Amino acid sequence: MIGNRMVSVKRKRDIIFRAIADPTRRRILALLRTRHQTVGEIASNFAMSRPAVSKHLRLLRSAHLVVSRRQGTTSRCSLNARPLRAVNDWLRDYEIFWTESLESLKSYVEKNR
Amino acid sequence: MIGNRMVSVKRKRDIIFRAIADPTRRRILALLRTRHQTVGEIASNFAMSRPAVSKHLRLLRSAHLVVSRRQGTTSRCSLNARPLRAVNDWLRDYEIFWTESLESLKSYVEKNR
DNA sequence: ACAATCGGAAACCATTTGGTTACGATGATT
DNA sequence: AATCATCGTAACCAAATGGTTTCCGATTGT
Repeated sequence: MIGNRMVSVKRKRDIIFRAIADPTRRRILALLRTRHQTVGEIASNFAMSRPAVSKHLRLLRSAHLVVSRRQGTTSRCSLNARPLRAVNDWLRDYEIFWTESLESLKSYVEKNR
Repeated sequence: MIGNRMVSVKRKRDIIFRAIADPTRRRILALLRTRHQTVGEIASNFAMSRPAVSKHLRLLRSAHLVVSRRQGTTSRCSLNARPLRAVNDWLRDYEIFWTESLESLKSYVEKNR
């Protein structure tokens, strides 16, 4: 039912927030912004071992932030940023709390110039 | 120097992303969006113990997402959403990846109607 | 002065996280 | 066919996380 869907949406959002919480995973996303890369290429950018990067990739894939297609022995990883819209939507509820301070500052400047 | 500042900015961002990663902490932020509340009031919304909520609040305070002023025996907690601008700024680098798909869909519709 | 309330800190515990090394499956190369 | 490269998974480990109960300090009210 709808209830189940709602829970699932919330769970998905939790997974996305967890996925982007780690700085290594955010670096991976940034890397894939320029071009798709294989797992080995991604791992070469980090001091940690390849399986460690592989684990991070698994988490990113579970959040659907990274999609990968096997191509021969390699695996082409590419960015899928659409799930980040959930984060964007979440932020919208808080945007007013920083824009309003800008607005009040602006009106202050307007009045006192 | 500038290098140190950069590191500190990155660390701050890490702390913010960690802070909002937990669903309980996001619920706390949502609660404080309506009005400032005491620690006890916040805790009453959760099934967990008050010290558990207190720990979450400590993390949120360390990210400067919650500020609290002691008032008598109680502690007034209020939302400070400004640090979330860092998340917003981070998202801007990915926005194109979901808007471009909307744009391409729009141009497709334009061409084929 | 004393009791009660509020909230933070400490000590403790189970689970999760983030890393390692070792191994195995699969596809390419020779 | 045999070997090599790539990548995922398993087993393991230390540290962090998220929760508990207990206790303590500060403030308020009687």
